[in-house]
Amino acid sequence: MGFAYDWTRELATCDPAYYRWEQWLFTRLFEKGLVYKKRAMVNWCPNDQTVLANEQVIDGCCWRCGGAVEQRQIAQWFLKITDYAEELLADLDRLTGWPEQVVTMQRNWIGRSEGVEIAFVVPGSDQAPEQLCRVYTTRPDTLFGVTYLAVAPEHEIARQAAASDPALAAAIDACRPGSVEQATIDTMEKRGVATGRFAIHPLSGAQLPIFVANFVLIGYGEGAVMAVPAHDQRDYEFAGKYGLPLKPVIVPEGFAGDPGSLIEAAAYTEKGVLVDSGEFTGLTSAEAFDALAQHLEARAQGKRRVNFRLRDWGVSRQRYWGTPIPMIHCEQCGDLPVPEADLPVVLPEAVTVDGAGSPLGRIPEFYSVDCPGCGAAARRETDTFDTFFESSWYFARFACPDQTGAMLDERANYWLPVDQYVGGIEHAILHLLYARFFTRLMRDVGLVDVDEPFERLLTQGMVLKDGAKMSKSKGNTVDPQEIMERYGADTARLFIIFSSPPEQSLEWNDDGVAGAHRFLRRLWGLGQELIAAGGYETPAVELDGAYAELRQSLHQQLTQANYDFGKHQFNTVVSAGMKMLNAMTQCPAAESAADRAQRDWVLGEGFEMLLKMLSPIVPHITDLLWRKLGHTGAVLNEPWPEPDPAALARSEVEVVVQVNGKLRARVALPVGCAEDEARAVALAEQNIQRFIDDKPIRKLVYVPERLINIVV
RNA sequence: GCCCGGGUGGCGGAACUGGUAGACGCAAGGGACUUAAAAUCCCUCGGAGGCAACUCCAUGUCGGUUCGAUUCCGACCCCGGGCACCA
Repeated sequence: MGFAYDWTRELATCDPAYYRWEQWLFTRLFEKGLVYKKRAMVNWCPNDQTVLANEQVIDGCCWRCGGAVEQRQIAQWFLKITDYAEELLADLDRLTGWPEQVVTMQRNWIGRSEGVEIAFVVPGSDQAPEQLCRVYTTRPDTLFGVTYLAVAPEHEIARQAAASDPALAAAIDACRPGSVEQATIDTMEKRGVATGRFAIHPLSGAQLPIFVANFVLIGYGEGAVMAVPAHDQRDYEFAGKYGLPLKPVIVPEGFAGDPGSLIEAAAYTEKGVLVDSGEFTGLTSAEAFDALAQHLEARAQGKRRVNFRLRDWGVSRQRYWGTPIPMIHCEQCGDLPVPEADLPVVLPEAVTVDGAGSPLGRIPEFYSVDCPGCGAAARRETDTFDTFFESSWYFARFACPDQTGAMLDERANYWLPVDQYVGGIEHAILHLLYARFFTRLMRDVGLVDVDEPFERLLTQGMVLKDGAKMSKSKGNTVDPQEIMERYGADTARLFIIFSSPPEQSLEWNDDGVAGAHRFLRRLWGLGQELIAAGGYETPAVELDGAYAELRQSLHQQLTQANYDFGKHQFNTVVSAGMKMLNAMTQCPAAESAADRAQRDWVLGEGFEMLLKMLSPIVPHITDLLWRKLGHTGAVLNEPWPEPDPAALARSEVEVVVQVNGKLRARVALPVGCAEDEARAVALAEQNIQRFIDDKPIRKLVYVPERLINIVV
């Protein structure tokens, strides 16, 4: 295809020489306290005895055996990306070279919110001591509307309730969602079960029942929420289902009716003014936020808190193919990183893969190690890294792929940030966020000085095949090889570029290939003619009308093409090139020697402009024509063509005349024409008179060099 | 469900900051050249009416703002991407 890849920088992320540096970085992060282990949920197929990816769970069932998938909590390693949440969010404003939609998606993903953490006292029972149930809310103004609490099935209160009551335990168990996938949790039927325990409302002292609910996640926030069914739609539906009371406490400003009338069909989720809220009644939502926060803080019942939607990055995968996580577990010393001298931990390749769990856990030579702390027998971690690890820093490694003594060297600092990064829009959040995070981690261990990895970002739209994303994993890819073999690389490039702007998604269809090839044949044809003509010289006299016009249109098209290049709208660059070629091939043959000199010049100059303009798109044919025209260097090394202002100068422009906003005539006006004159010319048009008829002119809008709109 | 995009002729798409809707190309139809085919060139090509000049309708749907809306605002429908273990 004529790509200009620098193969001397080739690297393979499955090579221990590459992934050892991820292991090294991970151990550094462990020492810095940015790595921790906690229990987290995975999809577990009890039949296949294996962990499933979300993609492999279909309607709550295993894609391979079809059996029901369970949720299982296992210990996993996490990176504290939330420590960087504030910075990752704030620096989005500096990414001026990124598409706004990607910045917006990242901002929403990080999801900073300001709220209040509130502690509800849960009195002791026969089976459990008194304790606190903490919740986080962004709507403390609705606090008096709380009628129950909901906790995750794994919450301590749920566990205690389950321990004392087998029937309840089963009911709580049924509250575990069929998949850990967020979309499943959001769209599944909301279910819950009362734990039989109560919490005390911190201000009113009311007894609030505590439910276990399937939509509350233990891994997010406090694993518990306060429910305000009158003002939250999910709580509203849940309360309706389980016959829980609604207590409206917010009404619109100026509202004097019955608050209950606002919540007959749905929750009232707007902000407003507080009612039925004790001493806070009458405050606006904004005032109540501060007043309640202050009140709770003074009584040590709560505190203001900034919360992020972003969760820490779980990097453990219970898979064989991956970078071994460089940790060792010792009964005495706990979890210790593999000493730097022992890196890399190489993935053993002589293994039997039988589908039941990771083979690494069945290779004693792999997992049996001596504790690097006390020397006692210990066990090596058998999980591997999320493969996003590999893609989070490869761009930096390209700067110094031969560096064997360090993860990166000063060359990475020289090259970073990447000037122009190109990737699919499907990576808008995860890959790009992890790469931004990794760049900061590498910065904070002293490897680079930059904060951001990618200066400018171009997100390609997806190529669809039969309506779905074309991807290696789906196997619905097409290869341009066939087009290349039949028409050559330039045709393949031109066709793809011309199909649509790169940011747009595109249903693959190669119907236009012949047209792209036809254009190159015509370009070649004109080239041969000009080569035969043997060069050109700038004529001493001014250009005649037709030649001046042709030159003007060629320079106009170049202006447009340069503008479109700047917008990365390459398809219209090709259009402009086609228009230039069309204009040149329609130029009549010269009648006289004087004409001939003008013709040769306009075409010669225009053709060379066109070659330079198209050289990034169709490098082979343009370079060949360039050299055949007698030039010695490569066309790609030529300075970029700029339009000649003299060629663009116009004396007259076509202006559209509308009557009541509808196009009725076109007139030619001199550039810089005053409104009076434009008006006179417009009114002289027969069709304009016809539409004005005898109606009085109410208004006349004149946009110089564009249009005249006569309102009658 | 939530977040981000998109919807314009038979098709890919164009339309600058609210100012000529359909550029450029594909496909299709008609014609020229040719013994024939290929290649090339010319003409037509959103829908409807009209010998024609021209007129009416039309940018997913409905409504709004404006002299003027594909473009801005509101509601809705449909399609795609992401939703933390596909990467």
